[in-house]
Amino acid sequence: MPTATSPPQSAIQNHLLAALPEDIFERIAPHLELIPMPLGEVLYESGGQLHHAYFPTTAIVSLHYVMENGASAEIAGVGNDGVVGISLFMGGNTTPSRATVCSSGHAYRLKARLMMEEFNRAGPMMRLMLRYTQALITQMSQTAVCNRHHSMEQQMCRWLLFTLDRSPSHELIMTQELIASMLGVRREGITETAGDLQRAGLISYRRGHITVQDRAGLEARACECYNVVKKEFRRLLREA
Amino acid sequence: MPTATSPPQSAIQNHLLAALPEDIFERIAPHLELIPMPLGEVLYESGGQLHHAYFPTTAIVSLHYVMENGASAEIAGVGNDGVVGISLFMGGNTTPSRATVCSSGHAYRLKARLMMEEFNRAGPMMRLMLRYTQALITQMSQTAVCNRHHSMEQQMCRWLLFTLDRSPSHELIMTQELIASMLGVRREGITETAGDLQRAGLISYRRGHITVQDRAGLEARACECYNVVKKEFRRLLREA
DNA sequence: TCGGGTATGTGCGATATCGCACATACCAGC
DNA sequence: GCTGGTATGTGCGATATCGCACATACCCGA
Repeated sequence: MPTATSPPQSAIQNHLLAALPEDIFERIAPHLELIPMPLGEVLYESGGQLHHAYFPTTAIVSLHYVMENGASAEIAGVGNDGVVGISLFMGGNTTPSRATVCSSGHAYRLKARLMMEEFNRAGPMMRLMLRYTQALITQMSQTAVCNRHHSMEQQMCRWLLFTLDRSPSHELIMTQELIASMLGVRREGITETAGDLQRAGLISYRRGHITVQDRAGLEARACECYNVVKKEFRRLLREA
Repeated sequence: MPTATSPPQSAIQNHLLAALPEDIFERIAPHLELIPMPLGEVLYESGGQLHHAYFPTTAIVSLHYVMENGASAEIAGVGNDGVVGISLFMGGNTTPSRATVCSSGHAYRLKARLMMEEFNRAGPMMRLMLRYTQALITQMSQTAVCNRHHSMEQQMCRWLLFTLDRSPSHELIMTQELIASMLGVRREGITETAGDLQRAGLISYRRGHITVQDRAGLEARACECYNVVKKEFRRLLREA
């Protein structure tokens, strides 16, 4: 732990850090910095240099692509089940996507050099990061398929469920505008869909807050993508 | 080279094999089998075991996902610039997607065990495979964004260009039905779009054959996704 | 408590794609 | 040269989402 005063999160709250063998965790622990991740912060820009790897505890980060005309779409989300900055060890050092904080919270960060050093030992850290990358690939693939074939309501339910899984509470702090930009759809469409879900008793919301009332109901309205990705994460990372 | 009689392709036709340092290439070369890849062959099924890694020379392989209701969509394509079977070394051994041959030709294949052995040396083969995986991730991400925001015509042009880049000639052997299933759209939509492109003089076609007449014209009608992915492949794999 | 900025609600025509039905045309193989 | 199976062409109503315009309502902070 980097600080003497106990932080509001422990590194164990990030599943990847928790899954590391003790000796490796103790080697990197002194270098883990717990930092606040305010809503909207840009962790890296398309093509930009990465200086740290981020292991979210309570924050949620969105990897998305912004097109020439300004429209954008989320490619994948990263919460306490993952790490931001895989291109550090995959070799390219940058990616054409952007990473921003879409739900504020905290994360542990690790300097790029240290991350790469540990990865290059070609031991458990490397194997864990590669398995996680494989899970992330599944998430991205499923996003592609989902964007092609599933309705806005299905996609919104899927997105809420993923976000819920990575959140400490049942209340999500986010505007409909934010959700729309994540899914790459119109804000008005989200307003309508959210209204439907609220009338059905699945969620309730007020200005910038969404509370999930009926998780099973959301799962029933979500597309298969939610479960495919969730199962694959469990399969690949159950080593923990 | 595995055979004494010179095969129609040389391993050098696969860019990844060509990019390997000589000593490593010579170590695996005796184990590379040149095999024919007939149209429609399934290299692996969702969740199925992988017995080989495939390095296409003239064949093109499509990674796609088939949904519960039977609809499907391509996630990424692999040609002589890549390898099929990254989950072998990423750790999961399987993926929820399917790989099928969408343009017949040949590929070199390498037994899973040998692939993993070489990867686990944590040397140039590992670094090359990881860089390729990073490029593949870009392709998948861009597919997700493209599915969300770009028109069928833009997507068809993008797809034709990628296929052309991986083909030995300007004539592609494929039906409109096939293209439709790759893009996850209706066959009739492809018929209409193909008609437009032919009237514009960009392509010409007949029953199962498409010939590209004006590559620059296709590029002009394709979305930015084509160039983003192409540049990223070049950046990551220019080491060759 | 009161305002102002922002989040949400609603309506409506435009558009792209879908789903289905069926017509036509090609060409491989007899 | 036929012919059957398959690939391609075409039409049309249904649907989902978009793009825009504007109304309303919330809640934060002065």
